[in-house]
Amino acid sequence: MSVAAACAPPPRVGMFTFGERMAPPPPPPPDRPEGAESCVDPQLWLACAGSMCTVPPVGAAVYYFPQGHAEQASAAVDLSATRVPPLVPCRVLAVRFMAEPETDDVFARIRLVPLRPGEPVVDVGDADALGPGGGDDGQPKTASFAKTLTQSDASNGSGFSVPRFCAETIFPGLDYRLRPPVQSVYARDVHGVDWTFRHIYRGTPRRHLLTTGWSNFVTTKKLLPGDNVVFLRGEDGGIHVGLRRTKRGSLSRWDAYGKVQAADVAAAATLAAAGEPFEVVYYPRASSPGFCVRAAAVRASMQVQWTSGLRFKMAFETEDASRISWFMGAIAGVQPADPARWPRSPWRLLQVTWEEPELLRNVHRVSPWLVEPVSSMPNLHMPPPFSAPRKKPRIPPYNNESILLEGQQLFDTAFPPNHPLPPAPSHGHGFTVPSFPFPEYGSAAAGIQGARQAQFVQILSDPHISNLQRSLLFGGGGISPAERRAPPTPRISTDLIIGSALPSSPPAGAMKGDDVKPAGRPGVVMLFGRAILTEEQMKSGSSGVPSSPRAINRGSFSNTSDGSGSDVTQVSPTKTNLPSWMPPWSGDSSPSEWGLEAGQCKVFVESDAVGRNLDLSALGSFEELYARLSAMFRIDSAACLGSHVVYLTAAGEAKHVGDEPFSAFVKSARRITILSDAGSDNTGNV
Amino acid sequence: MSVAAACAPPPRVGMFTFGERMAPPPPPPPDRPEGAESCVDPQLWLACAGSMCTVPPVGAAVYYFPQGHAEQASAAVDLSATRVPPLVPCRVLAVRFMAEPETDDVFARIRLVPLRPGEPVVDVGDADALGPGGGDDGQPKTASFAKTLTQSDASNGSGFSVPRFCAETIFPGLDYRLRPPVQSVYARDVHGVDWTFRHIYRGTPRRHLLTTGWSNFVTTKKLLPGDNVVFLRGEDGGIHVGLRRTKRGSLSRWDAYGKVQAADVAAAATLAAAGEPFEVVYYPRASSPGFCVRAAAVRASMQVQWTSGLRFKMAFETEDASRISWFMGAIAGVQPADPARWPRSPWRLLQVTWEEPELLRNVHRVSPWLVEPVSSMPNLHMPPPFSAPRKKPRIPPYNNESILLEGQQLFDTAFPPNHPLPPAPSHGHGFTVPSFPFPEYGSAAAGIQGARQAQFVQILSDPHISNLQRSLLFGGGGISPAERRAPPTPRISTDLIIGSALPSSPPAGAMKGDDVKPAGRPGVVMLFGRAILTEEQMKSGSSGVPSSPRAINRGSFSNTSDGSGSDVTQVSPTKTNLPSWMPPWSGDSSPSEWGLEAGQCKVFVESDAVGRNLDLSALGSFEELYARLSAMFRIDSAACLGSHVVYLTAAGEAKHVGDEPFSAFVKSARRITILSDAGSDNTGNV
DNA sequence: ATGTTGGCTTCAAGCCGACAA
DNA sequence: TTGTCGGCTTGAAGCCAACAT
Repeated sequence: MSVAAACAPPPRVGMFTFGERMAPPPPPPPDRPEGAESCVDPQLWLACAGSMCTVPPVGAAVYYFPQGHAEQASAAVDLSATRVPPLVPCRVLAVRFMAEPETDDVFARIRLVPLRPGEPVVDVGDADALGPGGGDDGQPKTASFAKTLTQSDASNGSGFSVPRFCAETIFPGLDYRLRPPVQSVYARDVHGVDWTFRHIYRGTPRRHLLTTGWSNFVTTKKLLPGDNVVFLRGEDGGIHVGLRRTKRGSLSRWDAYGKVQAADVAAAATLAAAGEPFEVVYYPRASSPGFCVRAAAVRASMQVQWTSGLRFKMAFETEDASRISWFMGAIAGVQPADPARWPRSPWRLLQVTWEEPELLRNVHRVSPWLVEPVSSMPNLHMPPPFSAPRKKPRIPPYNNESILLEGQQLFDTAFPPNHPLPPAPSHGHGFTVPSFPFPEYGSAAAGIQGARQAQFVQILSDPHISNLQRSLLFGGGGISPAERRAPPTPRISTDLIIGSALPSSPPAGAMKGDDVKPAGRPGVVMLFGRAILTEEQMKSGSSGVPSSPRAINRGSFSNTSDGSGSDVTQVSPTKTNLPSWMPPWSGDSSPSEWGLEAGQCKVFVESDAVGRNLDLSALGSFEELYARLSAMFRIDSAACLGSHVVYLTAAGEAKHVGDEPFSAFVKSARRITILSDAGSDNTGNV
Repeated sequence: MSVAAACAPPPRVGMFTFGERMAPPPPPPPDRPEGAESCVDPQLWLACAGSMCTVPPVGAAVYYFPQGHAEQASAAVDLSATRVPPLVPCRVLAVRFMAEPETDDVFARIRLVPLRPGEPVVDVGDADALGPGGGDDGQPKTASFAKTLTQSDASNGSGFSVPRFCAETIFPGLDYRLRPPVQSVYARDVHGVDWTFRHIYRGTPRRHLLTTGWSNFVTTKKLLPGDNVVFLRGEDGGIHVGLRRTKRGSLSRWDAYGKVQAADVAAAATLAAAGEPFEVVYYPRASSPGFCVRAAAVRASMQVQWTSGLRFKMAFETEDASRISWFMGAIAGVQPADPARWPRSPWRLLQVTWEEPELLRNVHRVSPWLVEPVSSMPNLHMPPPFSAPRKKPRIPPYNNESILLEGQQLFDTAFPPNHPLPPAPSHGHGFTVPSFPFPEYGSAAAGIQGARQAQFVQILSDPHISNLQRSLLFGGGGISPAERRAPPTPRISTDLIIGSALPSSPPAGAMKGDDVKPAGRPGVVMLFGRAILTEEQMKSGSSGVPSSPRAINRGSFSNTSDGSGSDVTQVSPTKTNLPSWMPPWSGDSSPSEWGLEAGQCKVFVESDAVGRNLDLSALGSFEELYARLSAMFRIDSAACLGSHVVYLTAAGEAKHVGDEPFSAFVKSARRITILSDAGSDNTGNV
């Protein structure tokens, strides 16, 4: 974590709190009144499925793609006998969240019924509540944290090094008056089995550790370095623990276990073709994208005039499955993937070339709803030098977003009924988009909106990003336009939902930057920089997209976070929120209690525990502030500093420099934190 | 093990050798050229199945009893729809010896084809070679030993106390010159997995132990006290290890795992009725008798005029499955077990009452081929006092045996063809034997011979003998008459076969008395006392059946061995044999190398490592010898000594005192060993 | 002859601060 | 802040002779 990275796009932090801080030691069995039958806690399931995964909710209208279903099967599937169309409009009847008994791998059983001819392909019921957890109140009091196990974590006889953020936001509050501070943490796995860990805060410097009980967990779950462990605080305050294993190279036993069988695919396709209800098993972490795609997303994506040469971006999961990388590419052709069998299928319709072909060597064809057209824009500056293979993306222009809003309106309110299944008359196909049986609604950009139906993909490509996960975010971009339209209430606009299937729930996750800080490795970028913009901040014109030109990324366009711990949280904003980079005890004391008066301010560098005092009243402008800070901490690029400075006001509000005039800033600022890393979007706690 | 037991029936020892004494440390994978496809080593399979189990060989004619098959199913089976006859004559097409992966429980897959109407129900091919191991030469070079695990054996952190006999006859020869004597023993389980044990000879008094590796074996196999471990020396000299678990009271998971399903029974019965080939799974240790019974046995047993009041005996397995108990009973009725469904089925045709009803409370009906009529005879004397609930049986009169011989001839050579399947016309049933579709060949006693088709049964009855195994021995008695007819070659007549399905193989096993000695608990009885009689000895008139009247058994009629270790071996005699009680290195040096001349002799007491010299030429008779030895070693019961003195001649032969005249004895004897324990027949290593 | 006990040895699991990145 | 290392503690596994049966 070089300080040179300080010029990364300055992520801004919203406010939020967590549920009850103290959970009862042995969490009661969670009985959720969810509509969907669920064997695994839905929140935990989602956390394990990965940051991008969503599952269509009950009542949703989706298109079922037998082609995609077949891709999940272990063996080749011949569906020619089923006479199933390339896509079947269906209604989601039920979703069950399951987990493999042996590996804890999550999967879903999705029960579908083909829509009758003439039946409108639109969602019914509370389809916005994306399956699990997304309550009506949009206040899922859950927060989760994923960590990739280090060698130390996974080695025998050792403990688990708990990232501070995880300890402070996920685990029950620890009584630091104890010497040493220690408690038992009870975590329930996907099978409902409770595990007990000794959580202790010790060492020099102090750190959180899981000791007793951890080794047993590691051996029982057969965890290896590189596997991910997900800790989640449920709505009830109970701790849940899930796993995301890395692909075992040769251990086919793990891969093949319980996987989808070719016969299952054929049976599903046959039933689908016959209009009968059927059930599919969906492994969200398989190396193929989802094959039950929300109808709106598909339809919208097909409105785009996909043409050769069109540039686009596509979201992928980072190696630890908790963040997102955007990769840029261009359409190389528009041609059905299997012209002989399904000449009119949109599945993997697009042939693509990547700007980073080496990392996506195996990805030649993608489905339209997974990508988002972009217009060429000047690259955004990514101040920190990225370590070797890490790249960062271009960002779509803002005007795209307004288009998205339109699309949203179109689909949400004005989408007209239906279109029967039977495909349109055959026609030639080539680099022009075949006329699929979708009405011509919405604009081209509507495809992006439609892509809110996140579909998750995993790719094995370059070993450097061997476990890169690709998937699609809600709005197709880091910021959901729909969310941006959120009512202008005091509620902080938390536009981005990462790892949540709950569009109505204002997430935070990535922006809880406290934990997202890059520990040594550079990484987090635009996505997060933009994610933490508040409406207020946007209105104030403060540069959510920093313009300081630097580090053009050597022509690369993807970004990935560092592989270390990261949070994937959903936290409901409230008026009393504190940013995550506040010290843990700050929730109990207001900035005024720090004993600092107006004009007096304490300055911290994110990576340093020691603060220094600064008299703001001696300064006359933000430029002077930057110069002063630059001198205080020997930061050479003062120009980049602005976007890295966040502060707490006396009222407890978290703000970015530039959110208010300098005069107001001087009066209100009590605590300044200089974010030390570019990838880091927020961080800056003591 | 009181010395008082020293007057137990003095078993005499024949000569025999073992295969190679030293097996190559890592035994090569045993590839047997057996006819039957076998997944588990057939010898090991039989050893695990229990001392009484046999499986019909390929080519054998058997009767398949759907009723009995249904008894093996976990759930009730309704076969009324199959219209299968009560018994179906079949030919054995194939036998596969299998083992449950999880529990090592053995079972067999027996493939059968119903005989065509008119086809003679007789064995074809080498049906005498009872399935596995029984080679044409009748020389299975295998020996096995079963031990019931003690608490110490099964407790964690402890080792396995190896009975001396097992160590000396099964395990590779141990070099006692090492200090301490120690070696690695490699044993292959039913799945072909090799296990390594440290075999050490230490402690005071010295004893054989398995230490390192044993604990791992116990935990991996989930062994509990009471379970049986079977060690077997294969023909190739490799050591094999198998398990016989005791019934787990409530652990249904073990019982139900992989058991026969009702549907399987129905399917088999349907195919059988249709005359199609079918396969059955047979669990030899299930609580029901075999349902594929050799045709000759069934036919013969039906020649008996079963009438109410007829007294009979029936063989059961002892608790450790290695020995046999005979229980006496009387026919209470002759009536089909299920008159409604199978009015003419001989399955469990006999209603019986037992002379020890408390021990066989659950056994009310038996099939005719499992029992053997007896006439009342005076009890034979069982010298050692039996511990509380143990009983001993009456022994059938000898004249029975000659009858058996006749039966043997009848069935082996003169049995005429066939009788079609369709049952005879219906008729009343009651206490008279229904006329089953069997020709009237052979005498009444032929039923006993037919019972050479051992069928194994396990009964849960009184907790005191909760795991009592019932089954039937070859000749229906402790001594197989067929064996007694063995050619009067130098080959020692080893009449009894225990735990062997190989009638043509000259066994030894039980008579290796070395191990069979009652360790603290009294036990070994007539069965063994008689078993070790050689033809020669019988002719010489030495008391194979001791007549000292003692302990009349309190009016009971069953005998059981003590529950401790026991052997179930088959050892091929050769002219160069050494008795098992020879010191392990004695095979490498001839008695002449001991440097002793005629008349000079070294005397050992079995339990003592130090020998003393004795000048035999100073003695004039065996009586004097006994007196002298009695004085030398302070043995008070000189009268009993004779049967405890064995010796090695200068030619390397092992003999019992009395085998040759005293004058010859004086000249040839070079090394005398006094067996120190009553039950102990040989032993006497340094 | 061998089952059982308790002592002792040995070894690894696992807890810890130090240190470094 | 947290990954890794080596030292130390602790407890269990397991080896053993003594003793009992």
